[in-house]
Parts: sequence; structure tokens; C-alpha cells
Amino acid sequence: MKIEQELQTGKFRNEQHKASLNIMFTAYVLHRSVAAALKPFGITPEQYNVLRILNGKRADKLCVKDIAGRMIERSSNVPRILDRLENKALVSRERSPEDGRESLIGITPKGIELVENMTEAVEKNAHVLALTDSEAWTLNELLDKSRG
Amino acid sequence: MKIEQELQTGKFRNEQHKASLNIMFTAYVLHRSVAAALKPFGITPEQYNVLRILNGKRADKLCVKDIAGRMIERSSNVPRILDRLENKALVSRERSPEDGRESLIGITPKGIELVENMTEAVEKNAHVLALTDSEAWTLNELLDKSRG
DNA sequence: GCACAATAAATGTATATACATGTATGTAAA
DNA sequence: TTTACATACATGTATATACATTTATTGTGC
Repeated sequence: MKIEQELQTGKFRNEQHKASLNIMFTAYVLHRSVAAALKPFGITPEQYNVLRILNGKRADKLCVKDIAGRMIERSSNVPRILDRLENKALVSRERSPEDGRESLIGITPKGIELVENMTEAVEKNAHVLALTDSEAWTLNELLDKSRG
Repeated sequence: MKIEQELQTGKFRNEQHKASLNIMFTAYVLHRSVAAALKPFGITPEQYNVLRILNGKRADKLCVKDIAGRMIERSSNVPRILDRLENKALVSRERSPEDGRESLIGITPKGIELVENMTEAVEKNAHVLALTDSEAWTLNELLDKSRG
């Protein structure tokens, strides 16, 4: 469905403004889709992203700012997301011996197992962009360029 | 900057997956930019969207679900956003005489003035996609198609 | 007319973001 | 060495989203 129909309006200042709303709306749809795929696991997309980042760096433990730098939302919320994951025994947290200000975060075996199951569910159930490889490539180019 | 650099990773399942993360990251950047432009007014992007929708339909009052249907996030949060706008005397809310379940929402003169000032600030200060008209058009086509 | 389902909105709870602030630790300059 | 500043993280508050539930009203079938 076209963005005009989705937002029930045709009032866009220009093609760029329309594209801005289109990006935000499409992001919302994607987020909803991932959230739905993760719901049976009781994990939010943000918590899943943290687990995926930790799983991808299983060898070396990461500190909070390393995780934040790899997330879509560079929020100050990572400590609280880690609180919830720690409560579920999916991650471990310890003080860094080299720098006492840093926390070293690792994924637990339970976390690894869960993240693998969740990734399977997301790949199977979440919305995949209905684009050819070539279209997706063009989209990536345009988005990278759009951020200026 | 390319999305690989932004998220400090090259691990994408495919070009579509990469584009999904790219869309969500770009949406986040745009949202931040609008939020920053609105900050001096003490209004959030979501509150601004509601005001813009009401301002665009100044003639006929809208009910809550009309507003929700025009928003990017079709959340159940509209009543609470309206609470905040009503507290600031930017919108009015009354029971519909035709259907007692509905609220009729209108924008106040104070709201109209504010939304016009804010629109000016957003157009001046918020990030505009660094794309040509033709590129923005292609981006819109790809996004519309991507949602399937 | 009345019981029951559907609809519109509001509300409660958990989690997330934004921003300001607090606390501990590290680093560098006086 | 002591003071000042910076860094990393944690925390508090306001606002937002997701989802379930509640309340009020409307519409429908009997």
C-alpha cells in the first residue's frame, strides 16, 4: 500500500518529506513484525538486539558503550535492558579489572540457546522486505546517502 | 556514513536484512532530528504529529481513532497524548452528540499558532534527506514495495 | 424492550526513549 | 600530590509504545 493511503493524507511538502515519513512508517512496520516474532519468547526487539550483539562477539566481553554503539537506538537505556536480561540469567555482568568504571558483559549459555531459537523464529516469521536483491541494494545506497 | 559503519558490523543475512536495519536506523536519525527541532517548544514529535493532523483538518473535528489512523504509530496512546495537549490548552475535547462513545477533538487558536511556529522550525532545522527529487521518488517507490 | 456482542475511548502495567543528574573511577594539570 | 576534569555507568522523571482490561455507548437478534 502506498504511503499516502497508509497515513491517509496526500499533504507532503515535497518528495523528500514524503520519503521521511515513509522511512519512519516502514521502520514502525518492521519493528512491529520483529516484536511479534519475538513475543512468544517474552523478549523485546531491543533486548533481542543486545543479545544478538553479545552472541556475535562471544569471544570477547563487551562493555556497555560497545553495546550501545552497535544498537540502532544509541540510548542511555542499555544498563536497564541489561538489568532485565541479567534477571533472566541471559547475560552476565562484572566489573572490569582494567578499568573500574566499565562493566564487562557476556552472554550465558542460556542466552546463547535462546538467541539462536529467536533468530530462527525471526527469520521464519518476521517480515522480509518484498524486494529483489538489486532493489534492496539500491535502497541501501539511497538510505546511506539520505543521511548526508 | 554507511550502515555497516553506523552499526559497527558487517553481519547481515542478506541485502534485505541489511536494508531493514538501515530503514530502522535512518528512521531513528530522522526522529531524533525532528525531536531536536521541537525541543525549544516543549513538544514531542508524537504530540506535534497529532497537532499537525488536527491543524490539517481544522474544519471538521476528528475523533481519537481518526487521529490514530493518520499517525505513524497506530498506538493506543492517543488518549494520553491528547491529555497532555489538552493540559497545555492546545486542543479541545468534547463528547460527540451523535455517538456518545466518541470524543471530538479540535485544535485551539493557541494550538494553531504553535503548530505553525513549530512547522517553520522543523522545516528550517530538522534534517532534510540529502537526496535529489528523483532519488527521493525512487526511495518512496522502493519503500512502498518493500512492505509487500 | 432486553440480553448480548461490537465499538470507542480510557486506564493499568511493563518496557522503551530522552534528558538531566549522581557516583565511582580514571587522567591530566597545577 | 592534590585538584580539576573526563569517562563509564547508573538512576530519576517525563513521555512513549504494547498489550490487556475496563467503562460507556451503540447496535443487533430475540
